[in-house]
Amino acid sequence: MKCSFTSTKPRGRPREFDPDAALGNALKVFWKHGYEGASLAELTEAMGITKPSLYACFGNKEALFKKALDLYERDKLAYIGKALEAPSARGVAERLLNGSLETYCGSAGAQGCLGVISLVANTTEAASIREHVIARRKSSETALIARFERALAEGDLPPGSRPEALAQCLFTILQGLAVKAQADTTRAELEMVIGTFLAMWPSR
Amino acid sequence: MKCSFTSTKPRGRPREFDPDAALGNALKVFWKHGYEGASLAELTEAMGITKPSLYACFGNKEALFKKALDLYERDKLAYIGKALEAPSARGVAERLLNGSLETYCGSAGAQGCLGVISLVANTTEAASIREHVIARRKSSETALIARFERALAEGDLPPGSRPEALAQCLFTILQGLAVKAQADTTRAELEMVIGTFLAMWPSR
DNA sequence: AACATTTCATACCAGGCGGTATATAGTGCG
DNA sequence: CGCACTATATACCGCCTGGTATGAAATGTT
Repeated sequence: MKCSFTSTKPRGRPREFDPDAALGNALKVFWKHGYEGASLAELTEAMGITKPSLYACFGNKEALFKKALDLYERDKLAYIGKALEAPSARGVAERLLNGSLETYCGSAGAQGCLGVISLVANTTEAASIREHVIARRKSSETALIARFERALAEGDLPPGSRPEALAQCLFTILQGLAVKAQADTTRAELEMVIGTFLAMWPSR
Repeated sequence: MKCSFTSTKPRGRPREFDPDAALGNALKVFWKHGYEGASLAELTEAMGITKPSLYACFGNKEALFKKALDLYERDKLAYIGKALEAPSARGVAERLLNGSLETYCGSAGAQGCLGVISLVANTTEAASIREHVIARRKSSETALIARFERALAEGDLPPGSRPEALAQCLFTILQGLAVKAQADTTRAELEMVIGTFLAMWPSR
């Protein structure tokens, strides 16, 4: 995050591309192919820059991926934060499920969840990326657990409910939806799963 | 499938390894790293043979993978067929969930579901493998739907239940469990998810 | 023993990978 | 202008990938 008021004018040749736009295009490629599946050749082509420009601006492939992951979570996963603000536990679940549907079935050809893709695909190397993704997801889980604990305290969930169990179960469905979105599944089928799950969801 | 009674004695030098055992070891590697993530070097080392032996016996990497996938489904996914024989719809769900737990948390370090790994990881190439995996999964889904349709007709599910919706929802949880098993999740956490989901499951 | 046949082990191949050296072109400053 | 500085484009690097050519070793047949 550049502090614009401290940065003086650059002295050298100005770069000819927009790093934010380039990062957005890199995100699309990672989203489609995963970390290891995305080659430098495809990345640079999609970003419209050459390899030296990429390395000068973003460091290396791993650093680029982490920045793309940050962008992904800031833009595409914003619905998670919004969902937690729903007034009821059921509303949280609804927003979470429907929000994931929008994200996983993006208008672009890209489908599925970048986090899941990166988690499952990168068994070989890039342990640091695995840990990165796992840590991010874990923080979301704890936030959801806390939200459900509040709901239980407020009488918004049936007495005796286990917030942790409900949160984990909900996240499991979300991850399953991500896998299904990656396969041939249609949006209508995902909506059916969401509806079925919400019908099972405990009501106050 | 060799027809032993038509095969005469081999004329050349006998092979020094057991193809079945080698295939089993190849399966472990694919299970850990996915199709693209498993390199010939690691495969041959685990199988205890050299590359020319691998190609002479199994064809190429893709053919080897498909044979490993067959073995996987025959051995590791046998619980799916068994689950469908359960007397009640709830029993089917229980066996399916607990069976997946056993498979995904195998005693060996390998975890997760080979199908899910191959489906999610292979976005780049190997479209034929994607289709292979998707087709296999689809056949399991239709079998489960049929089983739940029978359950509905037998009054084993609440009237008005939608067999297809229940089956899809159950499979979504199964796939979510596979993802969770791939991450850092402990077996106890997976058991908690299963218990929570079964508590939500419609009872007659 | 000589042969045909099959497997084995070593070395090798072209191609793609992530990453970089180098030289040129474009900018603000003095 | 010349200078310091940074981005650009091209070409290149070592390494690993999936896949193979080749010759030796081990069998059954004649």
